[in-house]
Formats: sequence, structure tokens, C-alpha cells
Amino acid sequence: MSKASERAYAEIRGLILSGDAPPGTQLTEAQLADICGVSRTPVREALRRLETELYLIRSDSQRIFVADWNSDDLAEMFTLRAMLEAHAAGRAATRIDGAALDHLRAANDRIAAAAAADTPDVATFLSENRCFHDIVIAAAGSPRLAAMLAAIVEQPVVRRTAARYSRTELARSIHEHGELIQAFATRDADWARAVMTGHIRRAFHAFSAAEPVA
Amino acid sequence: MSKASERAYAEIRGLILSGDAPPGTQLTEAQLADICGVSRTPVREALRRLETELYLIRSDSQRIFVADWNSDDLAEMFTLRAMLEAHAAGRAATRIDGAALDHLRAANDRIAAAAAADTPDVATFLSENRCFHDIVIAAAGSPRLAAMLAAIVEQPVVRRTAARYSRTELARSIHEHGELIQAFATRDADWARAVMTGHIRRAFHAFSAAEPVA
DNA sequence: ACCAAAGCTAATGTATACAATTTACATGGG
DNA sequence: CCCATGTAAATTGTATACATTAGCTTTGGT
Repeated sequence: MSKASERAYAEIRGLILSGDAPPGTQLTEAQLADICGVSRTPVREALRRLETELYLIRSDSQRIFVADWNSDDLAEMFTLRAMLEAHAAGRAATRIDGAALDHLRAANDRIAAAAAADTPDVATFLSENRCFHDIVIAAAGSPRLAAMLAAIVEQPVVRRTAARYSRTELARSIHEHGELIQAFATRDADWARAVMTGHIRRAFHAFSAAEPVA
Repeated sequence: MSKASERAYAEIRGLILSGDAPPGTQLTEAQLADICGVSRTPVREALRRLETELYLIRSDSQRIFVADWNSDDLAEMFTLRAMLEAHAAGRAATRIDGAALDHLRAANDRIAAAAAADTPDVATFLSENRCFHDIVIAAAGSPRLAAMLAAIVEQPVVRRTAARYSRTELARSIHEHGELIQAFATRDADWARAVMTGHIRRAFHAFSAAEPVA
């Protein structure tokens, strides 16, 4: 996406996630254009995108409000993500090539390094974790699936989850990644699916424990 | 969506599905605005939407081309649809209320009536079939799931499938709907998921048989 | 003849003015 | 006092002009 559109998107998303625009707030295009320092046109594109990602909802008469995610919504997000990402892992198992496998191993090494420090480097952990999952999704070779997952994997949710991971949970996450790599190396789609499902669902429960009602 | 946007969306989608704009064709905003009789602004919104639905792809430098769906893409679409719609059926089983159940029964009766005629009324069959599935998706109570399915259920694909259904296949489809209603009535989520999975996957094979390479 | 660079062309991105629609409020009638 | 209707304000939808960027062609040099 282009500069102004991208900026508007990031800015508005920030307003929502930071809580500056709490659920139920009405957002108007003119107001947002003012805040973002761009015209309404790129704001409109950003709003459309945020709407498809369900950050925003439209009233019957096209007015835009910040969506309210309750705990059921979050549970459903994790369930869908587990389903889709497990499917991606299954496809990846029979399609991934050697280079991508090496990249996975390298990413997981970097994740391990970030987690091993005395005070775990959460930022690196997160970015490398995302890199790992992105490689799997790319290896699945389905643009449709990738598009769906992009709309559902909310990085702020992942962040909150990882921030609450204990040292043993971090280690377990890394171990699961390793197991996934093994499943890929042996082209075992069933195994890959099972590992990925457990990986995501464990993240869900870590998240729920950290944030009882969200 | 508003008038001009909606018109542009329908028009462009029609160009793609009719084959007037074959895969690989570059579409420019000005040209489409001219064809649709609206300005570039609503065309842009339509293009964004068609892009998220993967009818269109963007080159590295933001130029827009008609996407090429090969048989693998279609198989993947059916697989994802089966997965998501089965999930929807499972959720619906424990959430659907009496009124919605009655609507399902009524819709299936209308489907049966359309199929029973000497020359089956395909148009009615399709619209009522869609109605049936939409009720199920609504009963699942997950806007996210609904949004994903909306982007994946390509009515033209469904149309081609239904058009090739034999009389016995039509009857079987209606019977499966009936079984789904039973699963809902008994609140059996596993049953509902299984029936829906079979329902979609059978449609896939009917489609594949009708259109070997697409 | 081939390559490179510069400028031209065509496409998308952005801003702004105007149109259409909806909401809210006020005012009048019952 | 309540409800309906009309009008004004606010908000979104559309059109168009302008800015920017990518691609292509042409021209100059080697």
C-alpha cells in the first residue's frame, strides 16, 4: 500500500489498539483525515481494510464504529487460526523445499537465542516468531489461505500472549517449532497439522490465563 | 455498498466471470470507470474488494491484472469452504433457535419444489440453496467466519456445479440438507460438521467431473 | 549495433469540491 | 403533551483535478 494510505491505516489501527478509540466510538472520515494529516481518500481505503479485518463495523447507514471484541470473539479467532494454520502446515509438509526448511531452522535458532538471554528479548522473539509462521504459510502455497490468515493473526494478541509466556513456555514453543520442522522434513502432513494445532491452542490458553476476560 | 460502487463491482466481476476480461488482462481504473459509467473513485473501491476476493492480483508496482484460477486453486477453495462451513455448521448446531430451524425447513422445501418440476428450476434452486447456507452461517454467530466464507463462496462456481447435478444428485443434496436439520434439531455438532463436510466435498467432485480442468 | 540515460507517456495515488443521504432538532398541529 | 413533518447540520458518496511514480521509447554516445 502507498504512503498516505499505509500511514492512515497504521495510525487508525493504533488508535483502536491503544484504547484511545474505545469500542463503540464513532469514527468519522474527516476527523481521521485531520488526525492522520492526509485527505479523506486514503483514510477511506484504510477504513475499508480495517472493516474487512473486523476492527471496525458499519452501522446500517454506513457510519463507522470501533468494534467490540469480547472473549467469545477472541476464542473464535484462536479456533479459526488453529484450523487454518494447521491446514497451512499440512500443505506445507508436502510442498516445502530445502531452502525454506533451512530458513525455518535459522529462524527458530534466532528465536531460541532471543529467549535464552537473562532477560528474554521479547521484541526479537516476536518478530522472528512471525517470520517462522510466515515461512510456513508461504510454503503452503495458497494465496487464499494466506490472505485469510493475514486478516486473523492479530499481532497485538500474539504480543500479549508471548509477554506472559514463562521461561518454560518459551522453551516449549521453541521445541514445538522444532517438531514442526521434523514433520516437514519427513513430509508428514498429519504430524505437522497436529503439532500446529497444539501450538496455537496452547497459545490460546496462555492468552486466556493472562487476560481472564480480556 | 453504495450505488456506483456496487455497480462498478458487479460490472467488473461480470467482465471477469464472463471471460470478456480473460486471466492476465491488465485492467486500468480509467478504462473501467469509462465502461461502468462512474468515476475512478468507486472503481477503486470495487477493485480493492475484488482484490481481497482474489479475482484480481496486483503487480509489484500496483498494476492490476485478472487472476488466473487453475484447478489447484479451485480444489483449495472447496477444501477451505468445506472446512469453514463445517465449522459453521458445528457452531450452529448448539446455537440455532427454533425460528431459524423453521426457516431452514422452509428453504429446503422450496429447494425441493424447484428440483421436483419436470424441468428443474435452477435459478430458484440456487437462490434458495444460498438462503439455506446463509441461515446456517448466520446461526453460527461468528462475523469473522461469515466474512471469510463470503469471500470464498463463488456463486458462479456453485452455479456450474448445480447445473450439472443429475436428478438423483439434486435429491441427494436435498436429503443432506434434511440430515443437517436433524443434526441441528438434536444439537449434535459432530454430526452437523460431518454432514456439511460431505455435502461440500460431494459438490466439489460434481464440479470437477463437470469441468475436468476448468 | 548496443547500451545508457533522459524525457515522455500512462498509470496509480492524493486532495478537494460538490452531491446525496441521514440524523437530529425544532416547530407546529392534533 | 405527544407525534409528525420539515429543515439544518453532519457525514458519507462521487467526481475531477493535480501529484507522483513506474515503464517505455527515443536519442545520444561508444
